[in-house]
Amino acid sequence: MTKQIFHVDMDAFFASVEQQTFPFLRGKPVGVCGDPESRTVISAASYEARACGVKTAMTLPEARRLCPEIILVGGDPAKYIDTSIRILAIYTQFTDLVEVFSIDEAFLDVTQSLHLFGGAEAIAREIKKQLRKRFGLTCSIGIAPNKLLAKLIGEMHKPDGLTTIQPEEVPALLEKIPVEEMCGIGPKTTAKLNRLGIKTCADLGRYPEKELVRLFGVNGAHLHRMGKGIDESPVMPYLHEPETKSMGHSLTLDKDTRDMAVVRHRLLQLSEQVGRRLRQDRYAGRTVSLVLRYADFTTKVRQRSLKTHINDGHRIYQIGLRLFNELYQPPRFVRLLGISVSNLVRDLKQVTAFENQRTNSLFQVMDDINNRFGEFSIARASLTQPGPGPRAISPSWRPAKSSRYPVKTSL
DNA sequence: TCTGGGGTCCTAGGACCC
DNA sequence: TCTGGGGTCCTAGGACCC
Repeated sequence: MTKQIFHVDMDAFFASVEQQTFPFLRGKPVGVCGDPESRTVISAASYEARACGVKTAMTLPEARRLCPEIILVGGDPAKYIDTSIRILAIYTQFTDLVEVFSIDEAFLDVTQSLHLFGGAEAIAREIKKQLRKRFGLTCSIGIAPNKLLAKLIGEMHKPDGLTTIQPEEVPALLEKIPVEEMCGIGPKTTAKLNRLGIKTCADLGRYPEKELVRLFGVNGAHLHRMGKGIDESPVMPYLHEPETKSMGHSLTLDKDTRDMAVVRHRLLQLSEQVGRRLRQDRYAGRTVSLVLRYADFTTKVRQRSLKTHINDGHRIYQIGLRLFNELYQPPRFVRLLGISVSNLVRDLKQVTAFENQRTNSLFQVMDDINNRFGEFSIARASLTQPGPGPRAISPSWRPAKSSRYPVKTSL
């Protein structure tokens, strides 16, 4: 039996949520970004801003140049997460098979509930109606026999679209669609395919599978199926989310620097944030990775695996700093620093059994305070005292807003 | 003030063990 | 001392997603 899969994509999600929260933003060009005072980019642009050419991932100067009247709003992740969860509750009225693809996208398998609600399009219209009524938000929905095609077709009519494709229409569609429109085919793969004379999805489907495997490895077989519009992957219910594999934070500095005091300070902040998030979700990890991006944008990663699992920000920092020192080539200017922890295990009982009991209860108290009053309300003295860096950390300091929450952010 | 921040998965080569 | 082969773990780098 042919499945009926939805891809639901909220239109300009962050920007639309801000326009609903603050009515004076409605009908105006709005760009949601990180802290507008820092080096950041547009993470969502309202349709009014898009009309001037403003796009996701654009720098603020570029956005201002294209759209001088743009209103820049610092993003509020907690608000988007909250909205996203309430939107999820709407989807689950129609099926249990809801896969959360990102903060503003979901797949729904409605095959088993079609007869209850009068068909796929009736369900789609009802979802749209409820989203508009309860949140003032619009979305674009693609309906197809699988996830790959649902996402592809949903993206063809935006905003506020509703597009269905029947199995018999698929071959004709694939003839028209360039390979880069498929989710999973990025710029590098597109260029490589184009060099082989493969422009459309149908070209890809006709290309010998053996050749694709030779050229692309395991991904070759996957590409071949994509070219034929085949996707057997099931909608994975959100309650069965796979375990987190890594957690990290990174930060582009306000200014490129070679001041080691600034580097250490930022590294300690990032490490403490990572440690706190690990503890919050009861994780600990035994591999620490340091990311170093120089002013010329070359990026290096160095990682080290340990014998034990850790989630103490200061331990993470010590290892991260050692990695930095091994990696850093002194005269160069540093643009970005990142710290992440992987090789995670859940449930700290075993992990912290060897650690000092008092240290653990201290963490508990500090985490509670920070959860209640905001990040870095309480922290190690070296983080709360004004340092030699250009930006002293005060008790009211807030980190880049988008980094406080364990979300796959933005568009 | 050219190029954010959070992730996942894959590949390739080396160390080490049996 | 004519140098096989499998498996695991580790690191570095790259492609892709929102």
